[in-house]
Amino acid sequence: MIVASWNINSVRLRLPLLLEYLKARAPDVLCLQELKCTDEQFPRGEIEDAGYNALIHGQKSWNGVAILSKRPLEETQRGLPGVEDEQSRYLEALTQDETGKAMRVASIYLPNGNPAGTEKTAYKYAWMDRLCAHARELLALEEPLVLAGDYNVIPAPEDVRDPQAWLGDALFLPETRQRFRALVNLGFTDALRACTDAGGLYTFWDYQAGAWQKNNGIRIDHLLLSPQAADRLASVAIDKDMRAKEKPSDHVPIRAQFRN
DNA sequence: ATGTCGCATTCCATGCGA
Repeated sequence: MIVASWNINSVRLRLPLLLEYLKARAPDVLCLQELKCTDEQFPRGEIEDAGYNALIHGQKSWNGVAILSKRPLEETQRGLPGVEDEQSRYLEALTQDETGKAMRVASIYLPNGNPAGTEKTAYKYAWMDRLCAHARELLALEEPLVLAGDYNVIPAPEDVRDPQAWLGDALFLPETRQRFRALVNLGFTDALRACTDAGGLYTFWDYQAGAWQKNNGIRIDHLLLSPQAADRLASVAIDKDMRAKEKPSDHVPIRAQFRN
């Protein structure tokens, strides 16, 4: 079974690329972030014609997350539990692998938090704390689970081409990284790091300043696995080729393969 | 080198968020 995650930066603008990706990689599940559209504006028909069910938590203009699956989706959570969040950043569902075994997936668009030291940073930290609390509950279920998404967190210096340049950024601040570690330390496995220690593996390159041409990237899109999912992990890939396409997203998909 | 996008609107120019 393949579970992938992609911050698509406008699903309407990126629809041709999305359909190309679904055909090329045929993920069983694809978690999307930054839809930048409402549920009504989501191109559901085209996605269904491509062979996918779609669960959508949209929002006008900004944010928005979705889960696509080849098999039925049963929504288990829309928005993190607790405080009502006007920003659409969390969606969770139960689906199945090709043999019918249950797999729980969440599509996460964690707040950016910049500029550092503002109320946006405070919102990011509070959101991470809420995610951590919910993730703890999910782990207690002891089932295969993938928390997939754009975490807006650079976990370590080897995950950024130029660490010095990001020292004061909300994606790389010690408080941000500490919270990410706290989440992982509940018992999750960072899927990519289970497969390699190599640095220079990035999922985002800014549109500005020729970042892609200079490979000035960061690793901020992550697949966190429960023990029951980690035990089945076979491989992880970053679909870097998607950044070289016409009209690319600034993020590329990350994709994990699981054994049955 | 803050050098780009995508969205929205008091709408074809500008502000916001990333």
